[in-house]
Amino acid sequence: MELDKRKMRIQNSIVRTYLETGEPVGSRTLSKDEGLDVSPATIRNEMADLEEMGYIVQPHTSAGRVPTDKGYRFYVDRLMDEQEEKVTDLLGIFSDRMDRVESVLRNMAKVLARNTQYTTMITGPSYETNDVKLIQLSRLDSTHLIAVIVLEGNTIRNKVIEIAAEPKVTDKGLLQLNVLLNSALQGKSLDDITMSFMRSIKDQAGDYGPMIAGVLNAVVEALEESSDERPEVFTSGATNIFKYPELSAGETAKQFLTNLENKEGIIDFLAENRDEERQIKVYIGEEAPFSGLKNCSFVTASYDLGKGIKGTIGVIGPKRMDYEHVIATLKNLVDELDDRYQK
Amino acid sequence: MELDKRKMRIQNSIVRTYLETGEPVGSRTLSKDEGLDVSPATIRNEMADLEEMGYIVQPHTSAGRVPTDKGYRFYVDRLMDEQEEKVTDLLGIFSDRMDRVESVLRNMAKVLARNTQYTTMITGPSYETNDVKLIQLSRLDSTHLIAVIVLEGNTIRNKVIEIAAEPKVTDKGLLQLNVLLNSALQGKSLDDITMSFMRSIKDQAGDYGPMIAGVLNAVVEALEESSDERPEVFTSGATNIFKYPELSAGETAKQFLTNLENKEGIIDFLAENRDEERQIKVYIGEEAPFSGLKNCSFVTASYDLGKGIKGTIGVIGPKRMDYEHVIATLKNLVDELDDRYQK
DNA sequence: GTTAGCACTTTAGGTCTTGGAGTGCTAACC
DNA sequence: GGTTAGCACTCCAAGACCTAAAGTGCTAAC
Repeated sequence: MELDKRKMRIQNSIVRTYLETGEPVGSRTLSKDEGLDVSPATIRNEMADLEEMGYIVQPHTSAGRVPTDKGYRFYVDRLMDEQEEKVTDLLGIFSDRMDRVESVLRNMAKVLARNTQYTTMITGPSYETNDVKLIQLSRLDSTHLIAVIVLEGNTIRNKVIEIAAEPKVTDKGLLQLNVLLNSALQGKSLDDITMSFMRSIKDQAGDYGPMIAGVLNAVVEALEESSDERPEVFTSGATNIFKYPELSAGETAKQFLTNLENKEGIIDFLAENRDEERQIKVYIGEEAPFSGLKNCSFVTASYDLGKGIKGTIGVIGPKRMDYEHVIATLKNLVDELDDRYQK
Repeated sequence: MELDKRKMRIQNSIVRTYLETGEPVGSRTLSKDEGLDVSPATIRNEMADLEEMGYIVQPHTSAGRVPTDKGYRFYVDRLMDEQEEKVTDLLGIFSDRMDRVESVLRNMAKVLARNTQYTTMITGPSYETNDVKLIQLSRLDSTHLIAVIVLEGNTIRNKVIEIAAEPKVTDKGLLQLNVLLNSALQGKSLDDITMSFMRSIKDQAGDYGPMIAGVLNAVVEALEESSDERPEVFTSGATNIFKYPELSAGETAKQFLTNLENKEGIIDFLAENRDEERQIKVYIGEEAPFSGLKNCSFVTASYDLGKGIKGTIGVIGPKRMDYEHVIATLKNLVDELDDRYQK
C-alpha cells in the first residue's frame, strides 16, 4: 500500500520534528505544523494507519510517535533524490600540503566532525596497486643501511637494515647494489617476490649476497604494510556523542566509545563500502551489517584519489541525525576530492 | 604535629580500604582490619583527630571517611620510599622491531593501559639534538625528487620535491648534488641554516642552483617537524574510566574524554615533566598544574633513550587508583627502557 | 586511655500520589 | 464519507513521604 500525500506529509513531519527535539511527537504538535490544516484527531487517525504500516511506533501507550527504521528510511530515500544543496567551507582542508595523505585525512576527519557535530571516521587509503617504483639503499653507519622504498602511488617506506661489519660496503658496491635492486624489483609486487626470485638476486649480488636477504626482507615488509595490513582509521569527534542524550545514557556511551577505540569491526564495515558504485550510503539502526552500535545511523561515502588509492569516510550519529546536512556535506567533500586528485 | 604510629596505621588503612572499595570507610570496618585490635569507638576518636588535621573528610555527617588529597599524599610518599617490587611481563613490547619508535610507543601505551586498567598517554620523543646525519636525493619521476633526510637519532623524514622538467637532472648530476648536500649539511641543525649559508650552497650547485631552494626547504621542514612541532601523544585505554563510577558519572566522563581527545593541556603538562630529575612523580587531585580533570590522579615517568630522545609516560586514573601497582609498573618500564636503549 | 551504649543525622531506595500528555473511540457535524 | 469535538483511559515523570541502614559524637562506665 502506498502512502497518500497527506500521510507522506505527516510522516516526514514526524521525522523532522523528532530529529530536532529527540522527543516523541504527538498529534497536537503536528497539527500546528504549518501547511497541515487538520485537527489533532484527524492526525491521530492517520498516525494509527502509519503505525500499522510500520513507519512509526509509540514507546508506550500515552506517548507520541517515534519513527521506526523503516520510517527513517522513507524520509532519507526522499532526501537522496532531492538533495542538491551546495555546502562550501570545507575547502580549507586542502590548502595543506599533500605530502602526507595521512595528515590530510586526519584533518578532514576533524573538520567534518566539527562541521556535523557527529563522530567521523576515515579509513586511510589502501593501495590496490602495490608495485615497487624505486628502491634506494644508503649507508647510515658502519652496521646499518637505510632502504627507501617508493611504491606506485608514491607511498614511501623506510627501513633500517642491520648488516655485518664485514664485508665492508664500499660506495661503489652500494651503487651496484642499487642498480641491481632497481632493475630487479621495479614494477614487482608482493606476489612476484618468490623464493626462486630472491635466490636469483642473491646470486647476482656476489659478495653482498648475504646482505641481500635483509634488504629483500625489508622490501617484503614494506609491501605487506601497504597491502595486507588493515588500513588505518582516523576518528574524530568521538565525544560529540555526549550531545545526544540517547547515546550518552548509561551503558551506551561506554559501548560506543569502546567500539570506537578498538576500531575492530568498524574497519571491516568501512572497508566493505569501499568499492561500492553508489557513493553515498545510509545505514539506519539495524540496517548496518555491524552489531555493537545500537541506536546509531551511519552515513558513508567512498573516495577515490586515483592510482588505486581508495577509502571510505563515515559519519556516525544518533538515528535522529541531520541526514540532510550530513549527506550534503559528504557528497560535497567527495566531489571536491575527486575533482582535485582524480586527474 | 606528627602522626603517631597508630594514627599512621589507621590513615593508611583508610586509604587502602578506600582504594579497594571506593566507598567511605567507617570505624567498624577498620576495627576488623587485622592488627588493629581496638574498638570502633577508639578508632572514631582517632579519626576525629585525623579529620581535624586534614587527612580525611566525611562526605556527609553519617558517612565514613574518605582520604583528602593530603591523605593520599601521605600514603603515596611512604610508598615511594618502600616500593621496590619487581613487575615483569611488560617485556613483550620490546620484541618489536625498533624501526619505528612511534609504533613501539603506541604499543607501550596499549600494554600499559591493559596492565593497569587506567588510561595511559605517552608523548612521542622530542628530539633535542637535531642535526642532519644524512641526506639522499633520488629521482622519482621527471618532475619529482624524493629527499630522504636522516637525523641524528635515526629519525627518518621523507619529502617529495617538485622540480621543473628543465634542466633535466642527470644521474651524474644527482650524484654530485648528493655529495654536495651531504658535505654541506652533515651535522648542521636548524639554527645553522642561515640565508647566507643557503646562498653559498646554491652557488656551488651550478646549473641546479634553482632546484636547491626546494631541497633546502624540505630539509628545513624536516628539521622543524622534529623540533618545533609539539610531540605527538599516544593515548590508550581511555574507556577504562567507565570502570570507575566516580569518573563516569554525568559530566565527568564527558570532560575526561573531551580533554583526552583534544590533548591540549595534557601535552604541556607531560612535556613539563620531561626534564625532571626525579623519574616518577605523582599528582593527586588538585596538585596537577592542570585544570579540567577533576577527581583524577596522574602518575608520570620520564624516559630517556639517549641521543636526546626524551619523553614522558603518564597514567591517569581516579584518585583512588592503585598507586602501588602503577608506580611499580612505571618504574619498571622506565628502567627497562633505559637499560635497553641508553647504551 | 579504652570501650559500651545510645541518641542523632543523613542517605539510598521504596512506595504513593498527582498532574500532564497523549491516545483511541464514539458520536456529532459538514 | 471524511472531519472534528469530547471524553474516558493509560502511562510516565516528578515530587512527597517513609523506612532501614550506616555511621557518627558524646557520655558514662571500666
